[in-house]
Amino acid sequence: MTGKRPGYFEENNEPISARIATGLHKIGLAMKQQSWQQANGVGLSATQGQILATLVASGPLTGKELSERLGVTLPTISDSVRVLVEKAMVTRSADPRHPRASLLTPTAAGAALGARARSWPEFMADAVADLAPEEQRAFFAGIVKMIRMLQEQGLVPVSGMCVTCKHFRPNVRTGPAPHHCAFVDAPLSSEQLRLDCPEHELAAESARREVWEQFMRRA
Amino acid sequence: MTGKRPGYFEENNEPISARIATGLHKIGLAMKQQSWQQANGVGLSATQGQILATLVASGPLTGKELSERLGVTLPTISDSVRVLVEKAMVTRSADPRHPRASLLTPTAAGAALGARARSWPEFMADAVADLAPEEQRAFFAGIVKMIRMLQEQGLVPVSGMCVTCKHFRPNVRTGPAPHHCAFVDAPLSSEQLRLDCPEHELAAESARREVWEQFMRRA
DNA sequence: GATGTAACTTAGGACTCCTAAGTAGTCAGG
DNA sequence: CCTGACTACTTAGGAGTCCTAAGTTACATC
Repeated sequence: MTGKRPGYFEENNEPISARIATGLHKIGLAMKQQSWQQANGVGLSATQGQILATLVASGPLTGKELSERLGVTLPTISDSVRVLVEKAMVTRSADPRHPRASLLTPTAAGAALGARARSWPEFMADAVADLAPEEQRAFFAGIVKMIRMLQEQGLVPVSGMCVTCKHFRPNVRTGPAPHHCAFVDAPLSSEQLRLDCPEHELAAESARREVWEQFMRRA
Repeated sequence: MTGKRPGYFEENNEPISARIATGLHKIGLAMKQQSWQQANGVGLSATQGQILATLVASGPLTGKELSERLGVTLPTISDSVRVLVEKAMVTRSADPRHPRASLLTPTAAGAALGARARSWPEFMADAVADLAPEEQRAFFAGIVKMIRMLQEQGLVPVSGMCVTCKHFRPNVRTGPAPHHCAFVDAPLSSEQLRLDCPEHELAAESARREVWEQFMRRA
C-alpha cells in the first residue's frame, strides 16, 4: 500500500478552491430541493415562504426592500405578495417613509408560517452540528470571508453582517473576544459575528474597507 | 472601549451552526442568480446549461441518470432535453445497457457551451481564492463532512466523493498524505479529496460507514 | 400646472418543476 | 407465442419563478 504513483493527485486534481466551489454547488442543490419540499409541505411556494420568513425576521418591509433582500426583481415579489394577500397571510399598510410604498405585515397565520419557514435552513445546521467546535469556527470564518468577497463583487445583497456595519470595531483588544460592537457596547469574538443582525447599519465605502483590513490583520 | 455588556453575544446570538446555515443560504442565493445570468448570457436556461455541463464532465448519460445527478424529476429533464435536441446541442443514441433508454451526447456546439457552463461556479472559487491555504483546507474539510452528512440523510444525490468510494483507503499511513486511492494506486491527503471523481464507485452501505469512521479517526 | 421620481402593478413570455397518465421496448412465466 | 410486469421515457396539465417592458399613481419640484 505504498502507492505506485506518488504524485498523481498533485498533478491530476482541480485546485482546492474549485473543489470548494463544487462542494458549495452540491450543498446549493440540497438547499433548493429542501426549500421546495418544505414550502410545499405547508401549502406555500418557496418564495412565499421566504417572504414570510423575512418579514418575521426583519419586521414589516416594502416590496422594494424585499426584492433587494431576496435578490429578485420587484415584479416577482409583487406577484408572490398578491397571492399571500389573497391567502390572508400578509396585509398592506401605508408606509410613512415613502409616498407610494406599502408596508407588508404578516397576519397571525402568516407570522406562524413565517416562523416555521425561518427554520427551513436548519437541516444544514444539523448537518454541521457534528463537526468539532474548532472545525465549525474554521468553516464559519471561511463563509464570512467568502460572503464579504461576494458582496464586494455585487453578487450578494449587502446584508446585516458585522464586518460591514458602522458599529463594528475589529481587533480593538486582545483575548478571546477581540472585536467590539458599539451598538450594544459589548465585546465579541470572530465566531460570534452575525450575518443577519437586525441593527446592522452599512458603513460608508471607505470605512468598510478600513474595517475589513483591520479585521483581517489578525483574523 | 471595554464594553458594558460583556456577555451580550453569548446570550443573544444564534448558535454558530445556525449562522453557518444562514451563510450558506446567502451563498446559495448568489449561486442561483449567477447561474441564471450566466446561462442567459449564452442563450441557454440554467438547467440546459447544467445538463450540458454534466454531459461534458461525465460523458454520455441517460435521462434517468441526469435526473438523479441534477436532483430533478425525469419529466423536467425530458423537457429540457427536447429543447436541447431542437437547438442541436445534444443527440440521442441507443443505450446498449437499457432497452428503452437513450444516451445523450453533446454535439460540437453543445460540448463547447457545456465546457463554458462548467466554469459557472468559478466565481465562488474566485471568492475563496484569497483565503490563506490553511483556511481553504479547513473550509474544504467542513464542506466534505457536511456533504457526507447530507448524503446520509438522502438530501443530496450520492456523487463521486472519495469518502464513499470503494477504492478509498483512509488513514493507511502517517505523513501529509495519509489516505490512499486503490484505483490509481496513489496516496492522497485530506485536502486532495475529490467530490466528483469520474472513477467513483459507491461502496456498500456497511463499508461506507466503516470507511467514514476510519477517516474521522484522524481527520 | 407640467415634469419628474419612486414604488409599485400588469402583461406577456420563457422556464422550472411537479404529479398523473400514457407509450414502447424487453423479459419471464405460463 | 402471448400476457403481464418492469423500465425508461414522453405528454399533458398546472402552479410557480423570473425576467423585461409598459403602465399607474402619489407626492415633490420647478
